[in-house]
Amino acid sequence: MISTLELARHCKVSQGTVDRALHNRAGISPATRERILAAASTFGFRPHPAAREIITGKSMTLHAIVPAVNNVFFMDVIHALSEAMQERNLQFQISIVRDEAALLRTLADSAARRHQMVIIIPPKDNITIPADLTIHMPVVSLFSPCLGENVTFISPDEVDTGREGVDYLVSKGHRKIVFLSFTRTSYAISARSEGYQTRMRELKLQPQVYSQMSGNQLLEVLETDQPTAFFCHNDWLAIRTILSLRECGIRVPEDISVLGVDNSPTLSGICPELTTLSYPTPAIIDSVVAVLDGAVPVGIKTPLAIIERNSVQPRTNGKRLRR
Amino acid sequence: MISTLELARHCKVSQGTVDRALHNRAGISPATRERILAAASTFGFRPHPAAREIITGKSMTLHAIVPAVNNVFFMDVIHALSEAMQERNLQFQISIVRDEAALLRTLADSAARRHQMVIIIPPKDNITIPADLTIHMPVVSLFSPCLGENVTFISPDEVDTGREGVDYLVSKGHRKIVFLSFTRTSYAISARSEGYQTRMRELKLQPQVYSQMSGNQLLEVLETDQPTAFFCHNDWLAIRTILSLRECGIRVPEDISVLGVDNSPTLSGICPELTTLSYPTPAIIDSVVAVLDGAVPVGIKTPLAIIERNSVQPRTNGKRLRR
DNA sequence: TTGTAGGCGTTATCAC
DNA sequence: GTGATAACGCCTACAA
Repeated sequence: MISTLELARHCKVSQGTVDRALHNRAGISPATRERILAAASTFGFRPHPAAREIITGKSMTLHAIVPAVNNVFFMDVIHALSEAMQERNLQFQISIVRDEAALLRTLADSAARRHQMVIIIPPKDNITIPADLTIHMPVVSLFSPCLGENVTFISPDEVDTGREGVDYLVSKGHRKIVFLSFTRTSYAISARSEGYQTRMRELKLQPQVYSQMSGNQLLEVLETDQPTAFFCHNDWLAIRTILSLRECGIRVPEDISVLGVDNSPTLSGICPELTTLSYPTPAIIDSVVAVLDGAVPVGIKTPLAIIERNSVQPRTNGKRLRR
Repeated sequence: MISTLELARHCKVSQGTVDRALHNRAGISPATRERILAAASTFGFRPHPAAREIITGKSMTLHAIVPAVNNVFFMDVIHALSEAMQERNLQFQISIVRDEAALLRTLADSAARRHQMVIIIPPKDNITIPADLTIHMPVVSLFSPCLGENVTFISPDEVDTGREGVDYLVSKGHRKIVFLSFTRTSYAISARSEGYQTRMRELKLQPQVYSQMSGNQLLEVLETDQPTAFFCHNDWLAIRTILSLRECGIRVPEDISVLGVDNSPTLSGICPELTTLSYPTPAIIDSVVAVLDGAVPVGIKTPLAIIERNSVQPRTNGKRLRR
């Protein structure tokens, strides 16, 4: 890889002139410019980004640090973010980091490289980011809250998400609604469940939450609780539930309705009939961009949109409506 | 972010001494070393990686360029690669690039940054990588072949994969086997289908390939071809098929067997009963490491392992065996 | 034990 | 128009 100095020597000009040619700045004759550009292209000259980064004191890359890339839903959001940032001529790069210690190390590397900003999906809730890493670089956390100066948590109000799912199912005539979730603890998991429970109680309905259920356990729940709808923490779990139920001969939506959350494109592709609450990815992106521009990010206030397909069916008094 | 020069001034020593302290090299008194290290940590000193990269002429990062991160299967492999490379103390970073032009631009950036190596999942088959990008940096392509000097395509023999699926299903007593695939064209898609067809013919069986089938179309196939097994191009399609069949009241595996390919952890989590051919991710990683070490990569010769769960059931003469 | 000088590849500013 | 010179942050070699 040839450098500007070598290029200058080869063209028998100074480095300054090479620079003028490469950035087609004023103060150079068309002839020499052409000559230098021709040489540059034959030698396959490419400026070394690291050198520019040292001089300008900033880099044009934006770093997303995630705990895993094989989580479909995280990746849908990251993918959308990448598109948005590339439109703004920023290099968007992703690193995978397993635990808190490695996260802080990677974050320090980003700070040293003067990355424009770091977007993290924390491996667990409420990690504290040391202030010295964020004085020159904003940090945004998605899905899990993070503590620290210049650190912004961007998320819809997940308690609302839980309430909204209940309201939607109730508007379709459901009264016996069971919430299916996961045992691991995180903001989204506990908040959605909490929203479901408080809204159910407000409506004088009996909340019932189960986590990590096997197919047989689901059958038992059908026996004991006689639900007409399963409200699932996310699309992945909803599809898993539909598969299990159908495996046992329970029909969805004829025998029971299933509602997911996220509207993940990948998963909707697998199960096109899934009704789901759509995660507000565009609003998330707008907030991230706001932080990048130094503006105060507006909270995600919009209620999640309901994507009605047909895994949820209307009922009256617990019986299925004819259509 | 403080520099070594500023650190030197603050400690009233020269840059050389700071360097000795930071790299705890010989030729410095313990007292000054301690003093400098203390100052470094209070100021939160971090060396600028770009400066080192300019001096040493190489970077410690390894770049994966992929067309999308919301493809579950690609990401399973990328995730495994990331783990393997981080164990070797390399920074593993991922970029998303939509088309051929952007791929070449990103590749050029990697070359300019002296990345250790680039792993690409090409957006389409047989892209030619210009030789000047790969003289100092090996490029590995996964899933889709790529042309060019110092470019290595690492993949199992996908024709064999197709043959193997047939042999497995035949060993379970299946004779009427329909292959389900996609309409888009790529090496893996056409090769697996080709392997299926040639092996079926060798066994004097009638091959039948369908692509991009809706639920209703699947029912028609059941009527006309009367298959006892669906061999699906990958796990995603297999799960989609199982969902569709069960939606129509067709039982899997009681009425028909379904075989996938990949053994993707994410998808197996959704459908734990899926029988599938396991993609040889460990062997892929070994080959990538071999290229990184400058060795000639060995081809992936091992046949794919069969992960037997129970979406495939044994038959005799097209009838289901009792167990 | 410590300081100085030079260089990596690029950019910016000053002269001529 | 063009060239020289210094600077960015770090590292190595040589001198004191």
